Amino acid sequence: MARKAKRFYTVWKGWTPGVFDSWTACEASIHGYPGAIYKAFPSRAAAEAAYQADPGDYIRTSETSSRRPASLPPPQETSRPIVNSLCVDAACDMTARIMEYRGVWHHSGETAFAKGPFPGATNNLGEFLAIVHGLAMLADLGLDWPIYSDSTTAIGWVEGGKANSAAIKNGQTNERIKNLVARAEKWLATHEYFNPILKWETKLWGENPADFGRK
RNA sequence: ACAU
DNA sequence: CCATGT
Ligand SMILES: [Mn+2]
Ligand SMILES: [Mn+2]
Repeated sequence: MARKAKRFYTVWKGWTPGVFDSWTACEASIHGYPGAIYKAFPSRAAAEAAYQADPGDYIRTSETSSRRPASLPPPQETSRPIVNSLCVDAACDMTARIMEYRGVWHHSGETAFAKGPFPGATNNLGEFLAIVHGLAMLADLGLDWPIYSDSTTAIGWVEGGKANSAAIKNGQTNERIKNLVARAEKWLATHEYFNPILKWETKLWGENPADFGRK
């Protein structure tokens, strides 16, 4: 059998646009990016030439395929999680308001960090602190790997640089938690990061490796 | 409704 | 069933 031909990948729109020499590298560049535009080519030269040109010259259009309204994002490639990633999760007993959080390396299953228990917190504050802790750890290690969280709330808070917690507004927390959240927000305000923050697709993949298994 |  | 959030 002829070995599978090597292909090169042009990413016009993604986390890190450019030409990649493997599907693994291409996937890391576009996985989870809304509206990513990319295509495979049989040679590096063809891929480089395409990168300099208009993706519209290469991507299928209504002439060759059915047309989806441009207002709708295309379906995301979420068939499986990226292996080189850091998964984070939090657990919170919302009757006692005791929270903890941790990070687990998806490639090895090893614990990257584990913090808590912290009284006076919420699930969402834990999910938020977990992501920011993970970003800081990846920055420290010089890794641009993606972070997975199952919390759309916390992902939104991190992307906005602020934990919009009702519990904090209503004074249902304590100084330690407020300090941790303030420190996390300050880290976000003072650091640039390139790690994609991706949704762990629990419905498709099962529980996040960092999950506490208490539900 | 969706995600925890 | 309870709670945290968009
Ligand atoms: Mn979670
Ligand atoms: Mn969990």
